[in-house]
Amino acid sequence: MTLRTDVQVTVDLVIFALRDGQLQVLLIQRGIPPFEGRWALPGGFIRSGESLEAAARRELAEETGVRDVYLEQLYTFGEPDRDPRGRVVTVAYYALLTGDATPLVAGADAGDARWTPARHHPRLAFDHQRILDYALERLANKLEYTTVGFQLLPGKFTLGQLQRVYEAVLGRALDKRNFRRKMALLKILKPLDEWVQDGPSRPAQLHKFSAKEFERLRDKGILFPF
Amino acid sequence: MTLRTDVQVTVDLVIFALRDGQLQVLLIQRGIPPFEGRWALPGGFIRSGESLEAAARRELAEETGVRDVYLEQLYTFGEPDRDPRGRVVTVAYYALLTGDATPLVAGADAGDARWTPARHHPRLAFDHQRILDYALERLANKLEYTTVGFQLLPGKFTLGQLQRVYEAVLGRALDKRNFRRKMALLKILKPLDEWVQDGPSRPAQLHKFSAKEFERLRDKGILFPF
DNA sequence: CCAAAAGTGTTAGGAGTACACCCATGG
DNA sequence: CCATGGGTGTACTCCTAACACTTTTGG
Repeated sequence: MTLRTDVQVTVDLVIFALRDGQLQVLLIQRGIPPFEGRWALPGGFIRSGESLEAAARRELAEETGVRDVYLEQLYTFGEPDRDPRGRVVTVAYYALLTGDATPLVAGADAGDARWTPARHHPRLAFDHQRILDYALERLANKLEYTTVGFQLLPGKFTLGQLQRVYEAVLGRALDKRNFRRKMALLKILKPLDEWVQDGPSRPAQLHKFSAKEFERLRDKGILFPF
Repeated sequence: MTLRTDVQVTVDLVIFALRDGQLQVLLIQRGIPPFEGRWALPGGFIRSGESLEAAARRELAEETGVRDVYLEQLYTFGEPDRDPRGRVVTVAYYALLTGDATPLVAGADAGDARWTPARHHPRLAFDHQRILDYALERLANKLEYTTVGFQLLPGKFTLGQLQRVYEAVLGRALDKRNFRRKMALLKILKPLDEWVQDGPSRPAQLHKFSAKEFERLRDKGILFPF
C-alpha cells in the first residue's frame, strides 16, 4: 500500500430524459474489455486543465450534442476494485434533458448508444447499477424540495405534462387537483395565451416557469437547482 | 491538455463537534508551503488499496483518535488550480463527534491542531473555506430531515442539550415547547431514571436515543444517517 | 429571595389528502 | 356518441408557530 497513489479520475454521467412518458437514461454499449458488450453509463477521463464539471459537460456534449442543461454532481465512487484495469475514482454527475433539447445521440464515440427506461434496463458494467440507483434516489428527493422537475420539460408545457414528469420520477400517481393547487400556490407558473392538444381531447393551456419567483422561494427554503 | 491526466486524490475532512455550546471544527496549521502557517482542514492522500471512506476514517483516527463516528461524503472538488503543487482532486467528508468521544487531538502529524468556531475562524488555505461553507450548509439541511443531531451528543443527554445542538447548527433560536413536543411526537427518545444538573437550576432528566424506532421512521420518509 | 434552566397546553392558520363531476375536442 | 385528457372545489386532518407561567435548585 503505497502512500501516494497515482489514480485515474473519470466522470460518469447519468443522463435522464422524459421519453414516451417515462423516465429514461442514456446507456452506451462497451466495445472493448472489460465488460465488452455490456451497457454502461457514458463517461471518460478528466483532462489536465479541466474542472470536474467541465469534464462532465464535455462528455455530455459529446454524447448528446446538448449544452446548457441541468447538471449536478452526484457522488464520488472510489472502491479500489471497482475497475479491473486499475485504480479509477469516478465522480458521478446526473443531467436532466429538457424536452426541446432534442436528445438524439449524435457522434457517440463508444460503440452503440441507446435510451432505456431508467428502472428497467440491461445489466450494467462496473458499479454503474449502484450509480444509477443513487441518481434515481437523488432525483426523486430533489423533486420534492426544488424545481428540478422543470428541467425535464421544454420551456412551454402543459400542467398535464408537468404532472407526468413528477409521476414518472416519483414512480407513483398523483391527484390532479392537489397537484394543480400546489403549483398554483407556489406561483412559479405563468399561464400563456396558447393552447395545445395532444390526442383527441380538450386543448390544454401552455405555461412557463416564472423566473421572477426565484428569490421569493429561495427565501422560503425552497431551493433552486442553479 | 493531455487526455489521461495522472491526478492525486486526497480526502479532506470537516470534523464537527459541539464544544462550549457552539459548533466547532478541527483545523490544522500548515507547517510547510504552500500556505505555510495558514490553517487548513485535515486531510491526506488516499492509499492504493484503500476506499475513499476508509481513507477518510484513517485520517480521522489519526487526527482525533476516534473511530465509529458519523461520517458522510460531502462533495468532490477538482478545480485544476485549487492546489498550486499540481492536479489534486479532493473528496471532502464531514464527521460529527459525539460529546463523549473525547475529541482531544492526539498525534496530529501536521503541526498544530486546534478547535475553532465553525462560523468564526482564521483564513483557510486552498479552497477550504468553500468546503467548510458547503459542510455547514449540508449539516443544517440534514438536521431537518434526519437524526444527525444526535451524533453530536453523548449517549445520554438532556432535552436542553439536544435543543442547543439544533440551535447551534441551525444558527437560530427555537421555541422550547414546540421543540419538545416535536421530539415527543417522533417518539425517538427514551427518558431515563437519571437527572443531571448543570448550573444552579432545576435538574434535567436524561434521555437516550431510541434505536427501536429506526424502522418506523424510515418508513415514514425520515432518513437515518447510518 | 434571586438567578437560572426545566418543564408544561392552547389556539389559530396553513398545507396535505381524499374525493367526483363537467368540458372541449377528434374520430 | 364515445373516448380522451383538461379543468375545477370542499371538508378533514395534521403540522407548525406563537405565546407565559410555575417548578426546582444553588448561591
